[in-house]
Amino acid sequence: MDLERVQRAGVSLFAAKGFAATGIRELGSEAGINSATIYHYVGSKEDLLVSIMRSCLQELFDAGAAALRASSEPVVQLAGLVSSHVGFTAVNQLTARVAEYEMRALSEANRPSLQGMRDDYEALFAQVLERGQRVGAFPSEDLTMTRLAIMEMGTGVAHWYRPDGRLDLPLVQRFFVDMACKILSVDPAALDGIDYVRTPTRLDSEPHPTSATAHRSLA
Amino acid sequence: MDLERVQRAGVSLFAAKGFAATGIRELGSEAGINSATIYHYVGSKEDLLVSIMRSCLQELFDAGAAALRASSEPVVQLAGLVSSHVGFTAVNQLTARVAEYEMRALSEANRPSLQGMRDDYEALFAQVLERGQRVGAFPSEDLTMTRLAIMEMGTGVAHWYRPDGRLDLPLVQRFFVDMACKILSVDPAALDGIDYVRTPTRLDSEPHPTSATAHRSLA
Amino acid sequence: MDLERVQRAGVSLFAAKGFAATGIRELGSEAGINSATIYHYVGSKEDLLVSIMRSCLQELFDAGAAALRASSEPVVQLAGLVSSHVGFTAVNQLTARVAEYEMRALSEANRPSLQGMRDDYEALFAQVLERGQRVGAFPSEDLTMTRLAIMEMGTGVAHWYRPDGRLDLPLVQRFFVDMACKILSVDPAALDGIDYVRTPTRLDSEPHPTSATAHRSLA
Amino acid sequence: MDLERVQRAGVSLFAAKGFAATGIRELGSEAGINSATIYHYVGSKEDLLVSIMRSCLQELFDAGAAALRASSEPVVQLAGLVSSHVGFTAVNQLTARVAEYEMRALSEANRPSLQGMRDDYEALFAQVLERGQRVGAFPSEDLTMTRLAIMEMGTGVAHWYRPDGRLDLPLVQRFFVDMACKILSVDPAALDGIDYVRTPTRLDSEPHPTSATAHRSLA
DNA sequence: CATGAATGAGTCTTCATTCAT
DNA sequence: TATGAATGAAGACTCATTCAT
Repeated sequence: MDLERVQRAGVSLFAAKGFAATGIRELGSEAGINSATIYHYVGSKEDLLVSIMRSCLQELFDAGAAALRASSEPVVQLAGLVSSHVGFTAVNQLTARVAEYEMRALSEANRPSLQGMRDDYEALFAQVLERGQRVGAFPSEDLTMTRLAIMEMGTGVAHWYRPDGRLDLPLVQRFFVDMACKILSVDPAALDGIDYVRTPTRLDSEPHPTSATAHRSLA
Repeated sequence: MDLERVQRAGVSLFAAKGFAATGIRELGSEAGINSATIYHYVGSKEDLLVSIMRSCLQELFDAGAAALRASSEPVVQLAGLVSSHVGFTAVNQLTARVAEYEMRALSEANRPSLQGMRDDYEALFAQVLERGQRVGAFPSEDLTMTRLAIMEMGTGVAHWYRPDGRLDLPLVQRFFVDMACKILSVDPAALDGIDYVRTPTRLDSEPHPTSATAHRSLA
Repeated sequence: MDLERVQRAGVSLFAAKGFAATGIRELGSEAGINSATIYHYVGSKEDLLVSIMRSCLQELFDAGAAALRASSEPVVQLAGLVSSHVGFTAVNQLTARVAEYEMRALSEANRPSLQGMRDDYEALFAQVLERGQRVGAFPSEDLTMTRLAIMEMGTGVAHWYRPDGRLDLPLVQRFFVDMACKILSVDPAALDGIDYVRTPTRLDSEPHPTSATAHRSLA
Repeated sequence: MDLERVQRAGVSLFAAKGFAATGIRELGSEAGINSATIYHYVGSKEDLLVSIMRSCLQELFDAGAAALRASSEPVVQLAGLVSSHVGFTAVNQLTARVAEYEMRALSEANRPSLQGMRDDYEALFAQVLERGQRVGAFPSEDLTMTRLAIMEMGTGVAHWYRPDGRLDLPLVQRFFVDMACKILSVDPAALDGIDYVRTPTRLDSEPHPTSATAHRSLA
């Protein structure tokens, strides 16, 4: 479909310049069509953003929920969740960044719905940690701060990961799971022999990495 | 001075809606002056952003550099740096958020200078970690990813810390230093008895927390 | 033919919202066809208006001229003309309204021709009155103002007449002829026994009164 | 004030081309200011129309109500009302035309209020006629049709009256009162010696007759 | 110091129209 | 005959900025 072309153009530009700073004409020329034609595929500039964010948050949630279903062991669940989070963020980094940054660009008509999806996703982390704490799996003192730290460092992957870089994705995923365990004072050995690494889905809205987008250096 | 009123208005609105989505008239009414009067204090909307970001990044760097000078022990230096980073981010959360998010809003004329300041600041972390690794203080495998994770989770404090909340700041700072140590596989006991906690400076540009700004819940 | 479907859609919408405020897509959906298909029946939006107005003004003139031919007596001629005018306006009220209001919407290429048709029609009234005055049939002082008043009040029928209302058409026609006589200080008894009432033709462009169109109340 | 300049430009163009066909740029150049400056005086194009229509309908109603208060005699009241209507319409012909034609251009948010004002005004005519009929002053058979005819022919004055023409205004007013009496089968002699002619107020929104506007010929 | 008025360039969006299918 | 896709021009309106007062 051609809606995807428009979505990819949107993600490219929204990620690079922000939603508000991106003009409809720019979207058109990035997508290779006249700016008026965009309105054949999308009701408005905000609708485009909504469609991008919605599919992103939906897939993020679905992948996270699937990770939770893969085991009943809190540590394994957490590993799957972090692995999924990091993997998704790395593979769909621009889309993920848009979904993270542009919540504020939404009108009151759309924000509650999408913020709700984001909240639901974050709740997955809270649920795993709470249950794990109840059963004594996570000895960490302040689970809230820990949770926020784990999520934030995973989300940060969108800022520096490069698909064509020196780090292959499963390695990064395992590294972040390892860090999460350390933060939680869980012995990473608990995961030995368990294949918790989740292979992320690539969203249709994620631009092909042809276009040179600015990254923070990884030197 | 009254430039500060304008800066605070700028930080308030840029943090809430983004630079591009904030109008000069909004800035005026947030600052309580006519929009034209803004041009008595500031050359342009972008100049306002530059002045906000510059003083923020300057103070961030100075505080970080001071933390490094406070000890020659890598672990203590890192603790001071993380403590400073977290403290600064918590106390100047809106300004810090603006400095983080709005780099992309700068024109080519201003971005290199400010991006350079940001790079210099991040280099402080890299320097400490590299020196620590040379002397065997940090056994972590991938120091680059570790560094990015530590910074990112500290920066994330801007998203949820509430000055009036249940967590007092030194406690948060110590918690993040502790997490950083764990990630680096450093025994936190190495810091026992050492007062590495840095008290952050509050920027003039940071709005007083009267105005209700949206935060992610910390429940 | 299907051109009529398009014309009726045009009259409906032009009468309700005005030519300039009516879009091609609206015309399409009112006519039940794709907007592009309209261009199979009509060269342009203005062409559609022209075709509507032309047939309306043509029929209006023809009916008026026929009324004049029906008698050589000025009073009877006038009665026929007024009767025809009122009848036509009542039966084709939307089309008549469009022809009246939208002359100004025409481009310079089309307006002279249609304005000429309108002028020719109005000239019928002037001719009857002038001849009647010459032969002493109309004692009115200012024949110009009288003529304009008679035409205007007849045209006004388009604003309130309802085909399904309490007033049947011949009654309305006779009432307006009677008022015209009074204005001209002609004794209505002069028409006793004369069947001057003209049965109007319904134009193909006049929409069926299914669609609820706003009228001024007749309470 | 300068809002009046904008209003006059609006009336000029709305009367000539219609509200929907008039662009904001045209309004600006007609008013002699940049199109953006219009928004200093007016919230939107529709707001301009509303302000024009509101003051027009208000003055129309006030003048009509004043005419009713000038006598308790139905025939004299009607004469005053018709005289006021015709006078107002002649002196403010463009504004009156806009108020008549452009009711349909209003959004649902504004139409009810202004349509209500129009209805209130028209009710003045109905009230006079009803009371006159109750006391036996008006022998006409169908008072509703008569009322509509009288109003319509008076409103029509906007289409042809020229302030600089051969007909001076009081003469026109008296002529229309005379016609109204005839339609109602009232002996005009009943008004002998009574000065019922109302001098109309010129609205601020009515353009000065400098600009050549198209009129129907009065030949 | 402060501001109301002003503006040219820009915004998103809709327009009437064309054309390949 | 019919239409979905496409587009350049135009729509109303907002923008950051200037300047006389």
